Amino acid sequence: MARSTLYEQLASELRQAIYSGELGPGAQLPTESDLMYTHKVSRNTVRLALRELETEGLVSRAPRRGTIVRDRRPLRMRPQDELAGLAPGAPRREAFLTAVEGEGRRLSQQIEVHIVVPPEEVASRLRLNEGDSAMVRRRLRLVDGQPYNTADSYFPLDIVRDSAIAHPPDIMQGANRVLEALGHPQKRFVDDIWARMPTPEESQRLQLEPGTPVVVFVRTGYDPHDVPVRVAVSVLPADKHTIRYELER
Amino acid sequence: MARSTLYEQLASELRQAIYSGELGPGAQLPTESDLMYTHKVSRNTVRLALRELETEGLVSRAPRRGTIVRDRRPLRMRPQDELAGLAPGAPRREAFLTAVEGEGRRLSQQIEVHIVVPPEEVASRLRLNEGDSAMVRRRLRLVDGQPYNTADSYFPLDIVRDSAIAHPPDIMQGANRVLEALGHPQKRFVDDIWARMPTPEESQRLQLEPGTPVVVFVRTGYDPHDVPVRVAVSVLPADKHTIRYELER
DNA sequence: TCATTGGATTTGTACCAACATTTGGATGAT
DNA sequence: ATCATCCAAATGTTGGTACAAATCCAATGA
Repeated sequence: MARSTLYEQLASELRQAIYSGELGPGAQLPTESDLMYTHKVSRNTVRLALRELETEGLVSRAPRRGTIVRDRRPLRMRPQDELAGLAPGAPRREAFLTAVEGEGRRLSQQIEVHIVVPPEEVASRLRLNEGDSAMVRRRLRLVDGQPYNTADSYFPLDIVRDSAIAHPPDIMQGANRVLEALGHPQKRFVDDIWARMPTPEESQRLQLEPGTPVVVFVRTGYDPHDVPVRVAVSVLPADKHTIRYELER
Repeated sequence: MARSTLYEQLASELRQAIYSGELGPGAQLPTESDLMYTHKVSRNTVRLALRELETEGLVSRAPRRGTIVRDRRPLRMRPQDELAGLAPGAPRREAFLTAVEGEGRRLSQQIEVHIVVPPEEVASRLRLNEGDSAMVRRRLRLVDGQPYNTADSYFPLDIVRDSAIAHPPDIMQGANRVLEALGHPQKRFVDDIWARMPTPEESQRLQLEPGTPVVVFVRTGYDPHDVPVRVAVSVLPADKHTIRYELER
């Protein structure tokens, strides 16, 4: 158990207690003062150890409340469900909605529509030239009033300009339908998935605790002529999401 | 720009310089002493700021070398390629290998085969009872001698016992072929993907820098009777990997 | 020429002290 | 009973000091 430095030893000890289940989700860790006393180290050393656990996402700290073991029950996302939803006449139900409501939790969305110069990541996927604008539908999804994830869909201006701008509500409900009506049904998806630590803006918007990475999910939709017509960028707090794909041969 | 605390202000300022490209990958940040002097703050405050950037994965620190902006060029993983490889007569090339070698990088693997009681996560996917053992093939993959990711495949003992244990080399090369030969070809895959911060063991094994999350990729393979015959758990350092799926309707 | 040594620089660890901020819970008034 | 107020407890921030550890680089010596 003994590691090199004092604070690593202390962190290791506490971590063990958490992984072993001795300290379950929600359990209180000793206060900083207690740990100073019981381990005969300075407060700085205690805080170094606790910070390590915090950045690992194991514990959460707050004044007066103390340090507690974090809990996490992730929600499962099924990116393939959207494909089924594209079939003509399929229910318009969104995958995210059904997944959440099954657990009897209350959900809501905040939607904004803007015209912006998209980040390079998106621009290249939409095959836009440097500096070209696109329409973006920004969504912040909330579960029980708490921010859950974000989903920003970008559309090339020359495709959606006339219709959707004139009728924002159209694009706000069922972007896929609108694309279809415009003669650009999505026939193919390319999904890219990676993870990173959140930017401070994301931390703030999604109310992330320290030590929570985000999974970035980028879906590019192509029409029958293989022209990219939509890029959806979702930022998913890693402690609340898993993604599932099913493959058959 | 001004945020609440001193160290956040400093972190924010440096972060800005990085995101704006003013400090590109590999660029040196000022030393702690310089920052103390130029910003008129204590070393503690400087270190808090730098640590924040480090846990965000933006910079890397080392004695004497100083603090430098990190670079990352992720490799793309294509989980669907394994499906194609399962077709009879398909090339035995592993997706990971082709992806890496295309860039002229040298790669190697370290493989061990053990019989263990798998973690609950794996056990439930293999429908094992509490405490049941399984065979595991542990792989650590290296690129240019540097650890790149891990891939541990678990197999139910009652399926692989007789063959593979007697002939470890079999299972070490082309586990899929062996399963097929045993009458358990994989007909269906279920892939689960999530992310989290690494455990200290993983940090050590994969030589991760602070602020690097890992993506966990779990593939469960089912035979024609829908019996799970293999669970592959990959741990992918997030700064080095992206995952791509392609869907067609 | 080449290996070794040693100093200087830079980050890492550990300690102490003081005050700020947040908030759970008790207390008291309505 | 309910609500507002206040106190105390806990973490958060910032200042300081001292020494350790790593490592680049130049000086030294075989």
